[in-house]
Amino acid sequence: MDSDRTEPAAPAPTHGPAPGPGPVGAPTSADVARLAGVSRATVSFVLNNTAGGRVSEQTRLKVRAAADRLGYVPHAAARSLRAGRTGLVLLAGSTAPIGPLFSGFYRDLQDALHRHGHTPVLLGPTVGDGDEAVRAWAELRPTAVFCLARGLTPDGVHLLRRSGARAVLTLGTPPVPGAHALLMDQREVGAVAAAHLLERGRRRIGVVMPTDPALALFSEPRLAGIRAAAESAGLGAVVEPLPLDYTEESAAGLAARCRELALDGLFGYNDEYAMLVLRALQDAGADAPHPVAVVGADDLLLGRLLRPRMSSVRMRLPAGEELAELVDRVIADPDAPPLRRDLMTVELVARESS
Amino acid sequence: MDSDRTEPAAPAPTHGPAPGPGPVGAPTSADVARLAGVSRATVSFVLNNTAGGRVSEQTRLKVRAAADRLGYVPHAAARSLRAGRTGLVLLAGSTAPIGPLFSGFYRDLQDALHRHGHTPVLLGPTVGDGDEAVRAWAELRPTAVFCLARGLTPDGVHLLRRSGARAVLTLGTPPVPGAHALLMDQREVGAVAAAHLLERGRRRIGVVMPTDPALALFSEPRLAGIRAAAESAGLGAVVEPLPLDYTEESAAGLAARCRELALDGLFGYNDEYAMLVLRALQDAGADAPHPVAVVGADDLLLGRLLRPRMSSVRMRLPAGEELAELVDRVIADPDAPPLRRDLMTVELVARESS
DNA sequence: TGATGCACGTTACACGTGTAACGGTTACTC
DNA sequence: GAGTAACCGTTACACGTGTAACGTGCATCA
Repeated sequence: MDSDRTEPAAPAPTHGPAPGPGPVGAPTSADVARLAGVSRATVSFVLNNTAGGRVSEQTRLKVRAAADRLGYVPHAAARSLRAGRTGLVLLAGSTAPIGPLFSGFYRDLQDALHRHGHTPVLLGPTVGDGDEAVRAWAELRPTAVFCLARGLTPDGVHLLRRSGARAVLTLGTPPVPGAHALLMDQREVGAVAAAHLLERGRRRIGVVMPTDPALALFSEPRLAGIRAAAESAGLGAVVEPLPLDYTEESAAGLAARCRELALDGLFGYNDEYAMLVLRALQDAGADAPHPVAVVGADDLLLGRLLRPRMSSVRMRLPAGEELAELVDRVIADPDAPPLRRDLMTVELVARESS
Repeated sequence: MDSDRTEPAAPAPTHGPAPGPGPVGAPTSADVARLAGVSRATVSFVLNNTAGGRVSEQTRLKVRAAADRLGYVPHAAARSLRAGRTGLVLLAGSTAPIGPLFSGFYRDLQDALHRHGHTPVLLGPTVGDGDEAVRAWAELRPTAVFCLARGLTPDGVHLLRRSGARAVLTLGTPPVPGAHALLMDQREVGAVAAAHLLERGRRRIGVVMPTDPALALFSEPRLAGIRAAAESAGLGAVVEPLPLDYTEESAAGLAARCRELALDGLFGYNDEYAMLVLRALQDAGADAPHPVAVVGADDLLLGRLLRPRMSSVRMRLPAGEELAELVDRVIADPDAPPLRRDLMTVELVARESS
């Protein structure tokens, strides 16, 4: 009688955390088995629909009834421990104040992953710098990890892989050795904006750079893209970075500096930032597209509310479904060489401000 | 020799999931113990700093070295299983397209929870309706759950409590029996806006109602607040709900309807929606504050960019730290009667549009 | 009649931890 | 020299699951 089948009135164990008097905790599959009058194995077979016809319809019903009656919910940790995998897909480090575009993308991605049988989970970068955070992720033994490329080192990738992650994917730049790269080349955004401004005959181009460090991830490559495009156009265009707080005062200062530098084109980083600057320009007696052509990004509806309407770089991201399928492929063949895919397509929507 | 101390060259087990050839998986504390030449218990004592001086400094170093060398990361599931608790705090059902105010609040809350030793995790409402989702949460055996009040039934609360959650807190209205209620009474927002418009002499008040169902959670109580305030003022004011898609065409329609109904006051739900409507009014030849006074909410910087500047209802939420402390108190005394606390304070910022 | 197969359950592990209880030395005390 | 305390480490569980291997009866077949 030394089986799994513990009696209700088992003697108080001397080891382990005090269980308290009676089964006050969550009911376990053993409780269900006891109530249904079968073994724990049978409970498992029934509730997981394993091994087709191994259990008669009659006992199936008994087990289901018992489980319902007790409000049984399986213990995810125990299950993962036994199974050797968790089904968790981490979306890590994603609480940056990113706009509606990316939060919609994340939402869509979560839905798709769930449809594919995974458990998507958002984990903030609340923990300390870099490797500290990666350790915390690895403890969860996720099946796959999506992570902003910033803050992931090759060592971090190795740690995650070694801890059982079958897929490590970085979002954005730069690609990290060992991880699959889902690029969103923000330089493209800058390049498209620059090409447009140059085509409009502008040669002295200001680039709004948010001072919020969380946005550097986006702003710096955009600036780089503008620089590269200006350079390769061979028209001798000048590119001038202009730091900006997200305040009206700061915008007024920037407008003044625009005049000082005699700029004739402006990339606003964002439609929101661009609107802020456009308003400041107008308050200072200037306007768009003359003397300064202004281009934003994200193509927000709000950008069309000011007059002139804001020209903008529109970004398109793939459907979450597509990425979920990609994750499944990678999971199926974890040791394939790292992919490198560009997620984003960009196009310029020209309106009145440029 | 039937101890825990398994030899490296153990015979292939016949049970359990195939471990594959050799230790390709994540290293376990047994691996560390073997490499350091001590027992697994000692490893645990060292890495968790348990039981002060039970281990000599010399072996501590050996163990740490071995753990580093192997890149050992503890297995969260196994740890939770043994400990009987997970440290997880779920922030559930929070991927609605809520604005910068609430996403900032969530971020702050996550940071604070992490400082208090919890593991905050965001879980989308990707799973099906209601109880399906709650079951998924319960499987994780979280220590505490924050959840939007919508979509949580008393049964859901019971299930979570029964599965080990020591604190279940709802955000917003309505309060759910059995759960602690962190109210954010959106009716207040409406009430403040209505009081302002009435004070400005407006008696025919339109209320913009977004058609996006995810926003009904906010828009409906705000409308109710306006209705109640108009009623109790006893001035015979009329309140008219006006559905609005987030498009320019829809806004133009709404502006026309404003004129038809001869409205003289408008609550825009949101600064964004209010801006959209204000622009449509202006395009239709009307303006604010005459003939229509317009009030938004959220007090976004963008609201100050249009002319006239937008009046707005500013909301203030408590610091995450404060809520983290509250959670700790609730966890310490899980069977205390449910709290009911109002998180939000609102005030009207009057500008030129009203 | 005995062998064979099928239908239905059960037993006996293993997953990776944490920790109470239990040794085995060594040094110190009476 | 025997008792004893302090120090340092190990053994032996238990947490809640999933599942391969192993019985049981009972009908079918040679």
